[in-house]
Order: sequence, then C-alpha cells, then structure tokens
Amino acid sequence: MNWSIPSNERSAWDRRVPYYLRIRDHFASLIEKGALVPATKLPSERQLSHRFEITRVTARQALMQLEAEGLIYREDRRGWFVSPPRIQYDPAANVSFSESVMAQGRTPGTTVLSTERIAASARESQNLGVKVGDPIFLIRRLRLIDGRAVLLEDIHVDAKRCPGLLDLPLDRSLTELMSEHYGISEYRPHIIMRPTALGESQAKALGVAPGAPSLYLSRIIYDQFDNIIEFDQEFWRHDALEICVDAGHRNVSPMQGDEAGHPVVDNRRL
Amino acid sequence: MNWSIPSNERSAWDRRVPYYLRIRDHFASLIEKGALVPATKLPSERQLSHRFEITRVTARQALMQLEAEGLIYREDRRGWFVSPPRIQYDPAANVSFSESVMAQGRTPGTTVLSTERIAASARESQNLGVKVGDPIFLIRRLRLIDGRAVLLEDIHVDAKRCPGLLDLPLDRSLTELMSEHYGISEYRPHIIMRPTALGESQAKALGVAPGAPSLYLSRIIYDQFDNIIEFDQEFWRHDALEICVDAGHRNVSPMQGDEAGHPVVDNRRL
DNA sequence: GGATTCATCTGGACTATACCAGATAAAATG
DNA sequence: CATTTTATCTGGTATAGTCCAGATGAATCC
Repeated sequence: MNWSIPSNERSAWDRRVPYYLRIRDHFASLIEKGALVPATKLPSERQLSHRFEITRVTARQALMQLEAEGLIYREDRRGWFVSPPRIQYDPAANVSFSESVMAQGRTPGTTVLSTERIAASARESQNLGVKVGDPIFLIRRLRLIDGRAVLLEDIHVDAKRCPGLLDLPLDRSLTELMSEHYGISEYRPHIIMRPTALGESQAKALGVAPGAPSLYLSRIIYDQFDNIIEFDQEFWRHDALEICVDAGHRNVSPMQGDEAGHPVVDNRRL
Repeated sequence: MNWSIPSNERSAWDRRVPYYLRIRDHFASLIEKGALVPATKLPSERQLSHRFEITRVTARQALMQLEAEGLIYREDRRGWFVSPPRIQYDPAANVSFSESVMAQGRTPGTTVLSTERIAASARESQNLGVKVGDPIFLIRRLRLIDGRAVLLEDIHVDAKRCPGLLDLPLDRSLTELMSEHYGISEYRPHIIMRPTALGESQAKALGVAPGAPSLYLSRIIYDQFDNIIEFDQEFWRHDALEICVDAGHRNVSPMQGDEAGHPVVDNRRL
C-alpha cells in the first residue's frame, strides 16, 4: 500500500491549512472511499513523520484528530487501526446488547471482570432507591463486538430483590436472568448519556489511552411496579456506537442507508 | 485565587502518574467542589507551565483532557474557561430548543447564519424524499445558551412543501412556523446521534478549535402522513448537553438530582 | 519442541524551543 | 473625546530531540 502524498503536491502546500489537517484529510478520504478497510493497521507514527516530512508530534496530532472523529482507533503500543463500523443503539427499545449486536451481523462477547456484594454508598443508594449501607451487588462487565472491547459497564442491583444473583451465569443477558428468576416482567429504563473522556482506570479496562473520548451512559431501570431494580453505568468507546431514537410510532421504517457504514458527514456546505 | 499545588507536594511526585493527569485532577477537583464556578477564566498556558514547573505542551495536554471531559472549554486565543452546566435534551420529546432551554432556567438565542434555495444533492434528496435537483431550502442557524454558541444546525426542507418559508422570521421556532403556515400538525422525528469531532468550518462557526469533540445529530422529521418534511444536521458542543431518554411511559418522574450540575461521575470503584 | 531471553518496534510522556495570528488593552494621535 | 496605532498577551502550530515501558517476534537455551 502506498500511503504517501506525491511530493510535488507536498511542495505546493502553504501554511493556510495546517499540516496535521492535511494528513487527516488524506487518510479520511482513503477510509471513506473504502481504500482502507476496518482493522487495517496504519503506518507507525515514526514512519508517517518520515514520509510526510513532519515531526512525530504533528503526525500524532493528525492521528488524534482522526481518532476524535471515530475513523481510527489506537491500541496501546501496538499501533493505529481503521475503525470498524458503528453499531446502532436504540436506548428507547428494550433490546439487549447481545441481541442488538447479532441483529446487525456482528459477534457480541461478554467478560465478567468482577462481582461484589457491597454496602451502598450515598450515590448508589439514591440511584437504586435503597438506604445507605444496604447490601447491593456490583457486577463489572466488559462487552465486546467482534472481539474488540467497546463498553465497560457497572451494574448495581438491590441484593434483597435478587438473592443469589451472583451465582447465576452473569455473562448472559441480565434482563433474561431477572425475568426468569425474579419475576420481573417489565423494563422501563431512564437513560442519561453524555459525551465525556475516559479516566485512567476505565481506559485501562477498555484497553485504550486515558483521556480517549467516550460516551457515558447511566441507566436506571424500573419494573412494572415502578420500583428501581437496576442502576447501570456504562462507558462506551465513542467510535463504537450510533444512537438512534424514534419519537412517536411510525409504520414506515426510516431509511438506514444514508447513515450506515463509516461516519461520513456532509461537509460540502459547512 | 491561588491555583498552584504546594511545592512540597509537587516534589513528592514520582513518575507513576503522568504530570498532565495530576494537573487535570487538581483542576477537576476544584471545579467539582465548586471552588471554580462556570465561566471562570483559568490561568494562561504559560502561567500554568511556570507554576507547575512543566512545559507548555504538558500544560496543554492537561487542559485538553479537562476539555474532553467537558469540565472546561476554550475560546480561540482568549483563554480557557470553566464550562457552564449541561442542558438536558430529550430527543424523544418534541420540545423545541428554546422551550427546553427556558424550562431549565437558561436563556436561549438564535442567529440565522444563512438561508439559501438550492438544488438537492444526492444525499439531501434521499434524506428529504425528493428528487435530485429538486429545489430545497437550506437554513443555517447558530443556537446559543446564555450567549454561548452551543450548536450549529443545517435545516433542509422541501421548497415545494413550504413556499415562502425563507421570508418568515427564521429566528423563531421552525416547528411553530411549519404548523402555522403549512398545516403540519404532527412531528415524528427519526434521530441519529454519534460522537465525533468538529471540522474546520463547523469549528469556526461555533467559535471553537477545529478537532474539538462534538455530538453530531441528524434528524429526519415526518408529518402525520409519513411524508418527510424536514432534514436537519446538528453539531453540538460536546460539553453543552446531556441526553435523556425514557423508554416506556411512567407516572413517577425519575430523580434528576443525581445527574444535574457538573459532570461528576462515580469513579471510586472504577 | 517448548520455554526463555533479548533486540527491536511501538506508542506514551516530556523538555525546550520557535514563530504566527487573533484578541486585548494601553498609548499615541487626530 | 473618539479614533487609530501599537505593544503585549493568548492560544495554534510546528520543530527536534529525549527517555520509558509494553508488545512482538526472532534467537537462544534446556
């Protein structure tokens, strides 16, 4: 693969557009036109700085811009790679992670990182509707798509409501377990999402660089009696998902074609 | 205001935690405990590098981390400032920007950047349900909260469906205009959101640095007959909003207290 | 053949600069 | 007094290195 820009083009560059943005444009167009397929490894930072005649710092700036846009991602000390397509996530639809991922032709995975029985903190008790100090279960899981970690979740449940939960197979859908073993038939989530950045520990768990952009999602789930049965915190890789919401029911399904595939945004007029 | 970390603390630092993350922690805690109120100007990058005995590059790294988390923001060549609280946005509720902002005790604003009558491109025609080359209106607006630009929007409408739209007062709610003048009574939006980064032109319009993290939102709006009446593209400042979705109707309103105010995330166990 | 060692490659963090252009406020000018 | 000029401050971009630690694969040892 020939990565470089022809040298005559390079010499014609002036300073009106920063170098790092030109490098960005170069790779963005390669990715968007499909010349670079997902999971392709980009040249190393040192190679890039040689070929484009810039310093490594500037090369990194270009790579970090592409990362921020979700076009590429990095693996610590392994290199930079082209991002796989985002999965569509509808927070309003009560579809589990695994179902949703499989429905889109991808392979889901779950790793249980830890399970604990702890006393509820002020925050946890408030969000779970229990008293401070009451026993709660904390389950930490990593969710994968095609083998790549995309989200870290902390699940909090009232221990009294779900006795013995930690002895069940927790790599399965929690929703299923809750309905099968504890007679919870309805799920009414209240969801809050905000763009943020990963802290050190979350980043390590997801195998990404600390400070990487992320989508924070908190979910409070009510049952059919309006009791809180679950409080989740999720940290998503920002480039792994696309949030879809339909307000008001419609018979005709919306066109998906436009928004599918790589994050191509119409910039012509912007 | 005394910004600096005591020097004896500084000398005890070792290299297990990067400098830039310590500076981040320092300011994050000041902001979260309320010692630094929104819109406060931080010391300049050069001042920071002096006081913390680091280079400007490292100081910038810390500032950019805080920016990514939404705690601070920058104004080009003016400085770094503490972010105001996020506004809550429910994509499923058909509430206008202005209404929503006012309901949360803030002051909305709108600036119409441009209005055009153009021929639909391939992408635009598909998203609007018209033929390529058909006339459409393109309205570009900037939306403000308390005087700060938080979102850039491109509104596309079928010119045939809404004749004379551009002559109406476009700094008002589009929804109102549509219903008053064109008999559109129902709004059924299909919304897609994804975290991304701002390109050069969008960044300039919002007055932020290119590459700043952002939330991209596309909205296709259907009327009561399932005809597409509007196609929007929005670029939000990533630190300006918080997305709230309630799936399934509930009588009891969820507790908002926990998630209000500054983006405090429970990191204790992470 | 399988485990261990080691050189090499990669990104992560950092120093020490430099020059530029927009923003700002003080100083000079009419 | 209002306008214009100017010096200064700010972040934006870029160079040219350095040292470090994890990841990788080839060479070595048992």
